[in-house]
Amino acid sequence: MTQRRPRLSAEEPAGGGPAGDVPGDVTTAVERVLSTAALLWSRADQGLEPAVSPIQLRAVEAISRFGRLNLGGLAEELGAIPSSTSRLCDRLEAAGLIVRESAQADRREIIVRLSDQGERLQAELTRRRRAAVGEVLALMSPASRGRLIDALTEFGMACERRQPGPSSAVDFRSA
Amino acid sequence: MTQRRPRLSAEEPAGGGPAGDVPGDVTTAVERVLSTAALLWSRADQGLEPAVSPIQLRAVEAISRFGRLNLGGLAEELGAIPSSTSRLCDRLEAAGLIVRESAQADRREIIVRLSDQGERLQAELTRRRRAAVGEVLALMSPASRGRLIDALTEFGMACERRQPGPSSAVDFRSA
DNA sequence: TATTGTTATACTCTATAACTATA
DNA sequence: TATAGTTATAGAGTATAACAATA
Repeated sequence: MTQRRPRLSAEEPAGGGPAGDVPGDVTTAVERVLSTAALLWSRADQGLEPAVSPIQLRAVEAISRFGRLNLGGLAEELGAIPSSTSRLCDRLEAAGLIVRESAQADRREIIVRLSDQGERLQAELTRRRRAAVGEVLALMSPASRGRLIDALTEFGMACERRQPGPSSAVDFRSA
Repeated sequence: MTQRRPRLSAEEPAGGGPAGDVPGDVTTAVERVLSTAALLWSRADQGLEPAVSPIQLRAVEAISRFGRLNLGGLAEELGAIPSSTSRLCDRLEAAGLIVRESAQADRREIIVRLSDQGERLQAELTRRRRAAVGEVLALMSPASRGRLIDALTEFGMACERRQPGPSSAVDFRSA
């Protein structure tokens, strides 16, 4: 029922112990900010032209990160299986967002890349997200921004120390 | 094609101007941390028992936030229309996660609430998310945590100053 | 008549299984 | 035989439109 997702480690640590000696207030505050930030991030695709479903947008972003990749690679990146991905590519191709071409080296492989229209869509999405984040940052004083960047850097390093992600470029899917 | 979502303001500001005078590095760094944090958050539903699709999980969370609400309210909360939500509730009810009962005050309304099993699922999800955030925080020194909490509080306030969300309890949908 | 929710229909998205083409 | 991708089929999730029940 649930969608497949890339496994990182052999066993899930999620069911593990409590938060150790970290005060609950801190955890709650971090959770709240994560939610707010996700809201901010996810709304950047509102009103994109042409309107693209969240799933298709995710595929466009994945392809954009790699430039060119084969269908199996895209499937893995999306946490889906090849057959689903093939169908998704059917729709993306019909929408004019991607191009499929067979590889010269191994003619079994299908190389997927963004069309010009796909590139424009991706650029616009990136632009909007940066603008949204920038708007919030602009409301903070330079000193606050400095503290934020330091704190977030530490937090990010701790995240990656705990769990080195496959491709960290996750998109906050739409709320 | 895209899913409907609650509109916050009459006009989208996303297409607006650049990030003002905020250095691009800061914006990029914030983006990167947001992505990492989203990954962390979204993986908390891995291996939940029973396995529930991201969509259904989102509905469970929404219902949990309100305790009881009518179908239209749930639809609005999910950014969907009543007909889709009605179908979703069919599946949630079949899965034993929710209960539908007609309201006494107005017999047109259908009140939706979590079943005991739904409550347990929601509690487990919350527990896992807190554990995941807590694990990362535990890797930071108390001083770092203090700086983080201050910085995130400022950032969160700036977010809400820019755009007061409807229900800020957004879930980072699965990566 | 207006509101609340459901049903009918059609499309996207996904998975499992069977298939084709290439290596 | 093994690998890369597609097609067949089925179910979840969604929207538009038509409908029933209640106010």
